[in-house]
Amino acid sequence: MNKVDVEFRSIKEMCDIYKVTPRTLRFYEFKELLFPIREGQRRLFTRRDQARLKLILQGKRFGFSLEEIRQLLNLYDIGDQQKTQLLKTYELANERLKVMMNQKEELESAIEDLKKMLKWGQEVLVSKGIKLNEN
Amino acid sequence: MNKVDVEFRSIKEMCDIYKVTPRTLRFYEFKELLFPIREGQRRLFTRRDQARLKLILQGKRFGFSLEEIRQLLNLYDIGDQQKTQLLKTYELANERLKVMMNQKEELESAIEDLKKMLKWGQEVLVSKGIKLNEN
DNA sequence: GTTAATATTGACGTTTACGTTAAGGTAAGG
DNA sequence: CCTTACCTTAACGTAAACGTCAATATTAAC
Repeated sequence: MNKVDVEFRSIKEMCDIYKVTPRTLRFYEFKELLFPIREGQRRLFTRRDQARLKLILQGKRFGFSLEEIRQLLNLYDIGDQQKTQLLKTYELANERLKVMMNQKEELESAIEDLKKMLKWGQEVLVSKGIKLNEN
Repeated sequence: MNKVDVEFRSIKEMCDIYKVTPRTLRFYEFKELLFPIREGQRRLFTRRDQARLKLILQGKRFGFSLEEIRQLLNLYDIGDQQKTQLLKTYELANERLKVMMNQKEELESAIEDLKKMLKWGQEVLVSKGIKLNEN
């Protein structure tokens, strides 16, 4: 029972496929990240919207804010953009990478510190005759 | 011109030493993380407060919420606690470690993905005859 | 023809960790 | 006495990314 690859999708289908809530999709539309067309009142999400949504979710993994994502989306959208704009997009992503690598280092050192504390806490607990579960 | 190791510190000294704002210290007091005594109206932060503040800042590095930190602080504070409570503290920290390690993995994979995208974007830019700065 | 499912807009609520005035008290130096 | 520096409480403001109603409409199924 796989979802077929059709031109338009209802909000519900989108939610099922991409594991988001209706509110989220409406919010993204409001924020001009998505541009579903209308069939009467109802929203119909195009393939373009789906591609954009995928990129939005990826962007969130990278820790971009929605506003940053909105800027980045222009990269895939316009295709024939001013060089400056294109370049700025690239640089934005590049800076984000640096931030992420710093975060990674900080996280790693925090992990090490926490491990030490746990080791110490473990000894305290054992010295008090408390048994810990295996993890 | 080093700060000496005295019994009490004013809010300003605390701010200078630990690089926080007065608002932050008052907020922590309000949240019952710190318990400065009073000299008239003014706050005086004890050594105990300073020790606690250090742990708070460490805790933030680990990504604990202030509420979680408040719970953890009891570990160092009471010293002679019920075993269950002590154990729960340990387990809380242990779970946090797991979360952090997951975060690290997710972050690493996100970094790899972003690197790939950048590589691709770089080629696109080069193919359009755009020069990039060295990073 | 009525119920049930799904949709819509609108608008206020949530969370965390403080920031930011406002309005003034207190103490030291000159 | 006056300024300056530092302190206080009180209380509203902020950010992001939605959650959670309410009130209503459309559509499909029975």
